[in-house]
Parts: sequence; C-alpha cells; structure tokens
Amino acid sequence: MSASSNIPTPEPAEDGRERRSEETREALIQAGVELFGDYGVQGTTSRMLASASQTNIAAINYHFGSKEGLYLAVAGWIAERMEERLRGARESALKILQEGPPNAETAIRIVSNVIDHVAGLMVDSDEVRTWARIIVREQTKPTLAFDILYRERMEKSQKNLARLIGFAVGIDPTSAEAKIRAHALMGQLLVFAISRESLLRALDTPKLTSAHRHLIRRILKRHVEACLAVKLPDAKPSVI
Amino acid sequence: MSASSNIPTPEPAEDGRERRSEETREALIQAGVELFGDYGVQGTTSRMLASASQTNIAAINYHFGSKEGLYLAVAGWIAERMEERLRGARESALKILQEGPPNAETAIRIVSNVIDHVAGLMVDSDEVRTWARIIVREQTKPTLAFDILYRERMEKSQKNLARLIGFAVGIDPTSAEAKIRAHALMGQLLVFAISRESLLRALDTPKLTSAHRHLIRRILKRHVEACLAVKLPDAKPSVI
DNA sequence: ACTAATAAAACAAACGTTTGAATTAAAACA
DNA sequence: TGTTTTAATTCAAACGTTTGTTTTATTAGT
Repeated sequence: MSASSNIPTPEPAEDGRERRSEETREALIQAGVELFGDYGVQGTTSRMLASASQTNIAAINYHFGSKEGLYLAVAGWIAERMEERLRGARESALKILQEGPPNAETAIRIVSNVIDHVAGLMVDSDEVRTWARIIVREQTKPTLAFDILYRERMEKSQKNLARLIGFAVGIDPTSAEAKIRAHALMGQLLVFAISRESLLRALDTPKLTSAHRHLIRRILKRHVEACLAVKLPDAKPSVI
Repeated sequence: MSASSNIPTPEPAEDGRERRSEETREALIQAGVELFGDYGVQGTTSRMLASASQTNIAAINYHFGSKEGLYLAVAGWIAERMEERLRGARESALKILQEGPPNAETAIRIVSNVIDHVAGLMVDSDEVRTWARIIVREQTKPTLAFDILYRERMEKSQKNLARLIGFAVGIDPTSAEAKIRAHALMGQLLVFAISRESLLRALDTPKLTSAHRHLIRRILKRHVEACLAVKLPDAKPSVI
C-alpha cells in the first residue's frame, strides 16, 4: 500500500523486514503467555519458547535481550489486552458517573454490571484465564512484572471499583473498608479463573457446560448485590 | 528413657539414627514448603533446598528419591497440617449437625463461624499463607501434587461447606448451586491469602495492622452472611 | 552493496542425580 | 562390659545433561 511513497515509513511497514520482525516478536509473546503461565519463568526454557513460537532460540535474546526481558514484555502485553477487554465496561460506568454522584441504587446497578462483565471474562474466556495464570503467579510471589501489571492496569481497576463501592455503600471510596470490600468481591470472581480444576472436580465434569457458566454468573451477580447492601455497624466506620 | 527395655522399639526412637533421619526429612520438608511456594518446583534447585535445610544435596534423593519426590511429600505434609488446623472448626460444626438437620438460622450461624475461622487462617497466619502459595500454584497448573491436596483435604472441606450451605439456603447440598456458592465464598477468603501484595499496595501500607485484619474479618463475616441470605429466583433451581 | 533478521553451532555455568568414602548409632559377639 | 561387626546416614566430589546466552554464518529485504 505504501510502496509508491518514498518517505521512510518507520511505523507500519506493510511488508518486508520490519513486518517479519514484528511477527516474530508477536509469536514469541504469544508463546510466552501460554508457557510462562503454565510453567513459570524458570520452568519455561528458551528452547520451549523457540519451539512453540516456531522461531529460533537466538530470536529471544535478539528481540528481547533475555528470557526475562521477554517475560516483562509478556506482562506489558497482558496489561494492554486487559485494558482493551475492560474498556467497554469502564467507559460506560464512568459516563454515568460524570453526570454527577449516583444514588446508592444506581451505583449498585453499575457495580453489578461491571462485576458481571468481569465475571464473564473469568468464566467464559479461555484467553483471559490464561492471562490470569501469570497474574496469579505474580500475586503470590511478585517480581518485576508485578509492577508492570499493577501500575498499568490493576491499580486503576481497583480504584475505580472502590469508588463505585463507595457510592453504592455510602462510604468514603478511599477508605480501607471500600478497598477491602473491592478486594473481597474481586476474589469471588478470580477464584473461578484460577481454581478451575477444583470446581470441575466438585461438579464432577470434565468441562463447564453453558448451563454451568450461566448459573455461575447468576450466583455471582446476586452475591455481589447482596454484599453491597451490607452496611457495617457503627464502630470504626473507616479505620486507618 | 526406653534404654532398659529390650524390645526393638521400631516406632519412636527417642534418640539415635532414626531420630536424626526424621529431623533431616522434616528440615527438607520445611525448606520445601517455603522454597517450592516461592519459586515453584523448577525454580527451586536442589542446592537451595540443601542450603535452606542445612543438609546435603544428596539427602534429598536419599530420603525422597528425587526433588519431585520431596515436592509430593511437601504436598502430603501440607494436607496433614491443614487437616489439623481445620479440625476444631469442622468437629464443632459436625457435632451440631449430628443433632439433626439444623434450621436455616442455625446453619447460617455455623457457616459464619466456620468461614470466620478459615478467614482467620488466611488473614492472620503467615504459615497458612505460605501453604496457600503451593496450593494456588497447583490450582493454576495441577501436577501429581494436586491429587494429594485435593483428595486428602480440599474435597472434604468443599463437601462439608456445600452441605452447610445447603441447609443455610435451603437447597440440595449436592446441587451445582451449592457447590458453586461454596466456591465463590471460599474465593472471597482465598484472595486475602494470595493477593496480599495487591491489597497492601491498595491500602498503601507495608504490612497489615491488627486494625486492618480485624476490619477484613468483620467485612468477610457480613459479606458471607449476606450471600447466604440470597435465594436464587425460581428458574432452574438446581441445574445439572 | 549493505544491513537487519534468522538460523545453526558452540559456550560456560548450573542443573538433578549418582557415586563412594567418611561417619556413627545399633547389633552381635566375646 | 568392652570390642568388633554391621548397616544406616551424611557428606564432598564428580557425573552427564540441560540451561540461558553468545558467536558465527546464512538469508533476504532495501
């Protein structure tokens, strides 16, 4: 498309070296998302990455400096894709908020919708659950990648959710209570992404049916709404 | 103490070889609990295990056959200790159940107590959170150790909780709904053990204060009670 | 032709495991 | 009881393999 132009076109490069190079990087990152999530950084070997991405061992160091460098790139890639996946729910929620502070009823409805959207990702999307493996590894033992994931994505999500919960429950969105409540509610969703194997064994099924998934989302929705209706008794309304 | 006796005493061995051998095994398992949780099986080297346990590299293979063998022994050890930690709460709950099926109010009180007990472990006990790292690793990518952890401990806990939830909500304890609800409620607790770093950053504190821990448990207690009060509307009361 | 990118081969370092000698508590014997 | 024999355990050294990375050569777009 840009062949007739004589400008250097450092950006897209429809075909040629730059294109091929970008394809290699993308293939390595894709392999990294899968393998790092399954086997961890140390458990994933350079040869596994090269084989899965159908590239050469040397490509890892050529494009990312080191295996660790590829891992950090994978973390950044996941942060970006999470951003995309959550954008819709976040923007529609923020749009309502811009019309002024919502009443409790409206706030609960927004939270319920946002949570249901996230629940859908955790329950239905194999891709998101693959990302979740890496995120959970970083949660239990943070490395440099945790900073990337936290600062680029999780911090904002956490703050937005705490803000909504503040409106819904009628408490300070920056209070410890709002933050802890947000944490607890997210846990109720996360467990369906990370403890999938326990759930499958409990339900005695090799994989979730669509009926299962539907039931999970119904339960989560009602649980979250019930939690948001809870008001903590007077004593220490927002400790620390 | 048993020196004057001439029976072989193959069991206790107050002092001597058997004692020393047992100490070595215990030291290796302790090192394994810490290191496997932090770095995973592949990420933990034989030399790290030998150094942390103040033993020799060869001791791993001598006592457990291989590094993998030690890992499985660690999984079994964790399952046993979890059993001990949960015994009190479980027995007091089962005692009440033996007096006949409880009414919903009683069942909710029992669940609330059990959950609060578990929440205490997740929030307060550094030891339990260390175990949780290994358990979570197995959840995201099950290995042979998952079978040990699941069959020896998690399956029973899951069934007991689902049973209680059945009484509390008034549904079949073996239904998918009861199992999924148990899963969701446990997730609300688990997240405080595994996503500790996110929580600390959100609360902007290097470590949880006792006020934080108290608040977390109050919130979880109220959340769980609120969730148990939820009844799913008619359609598909116990699908699958 | 030049150069960015890929591929193959080679590297030292670190890996899990094995070996064999040094210990040392217990059993056997005197 | 005192001594020797036996066997379980510990330890240092070494094993062959695999690791992440680097080097060198080849390919292919500009």
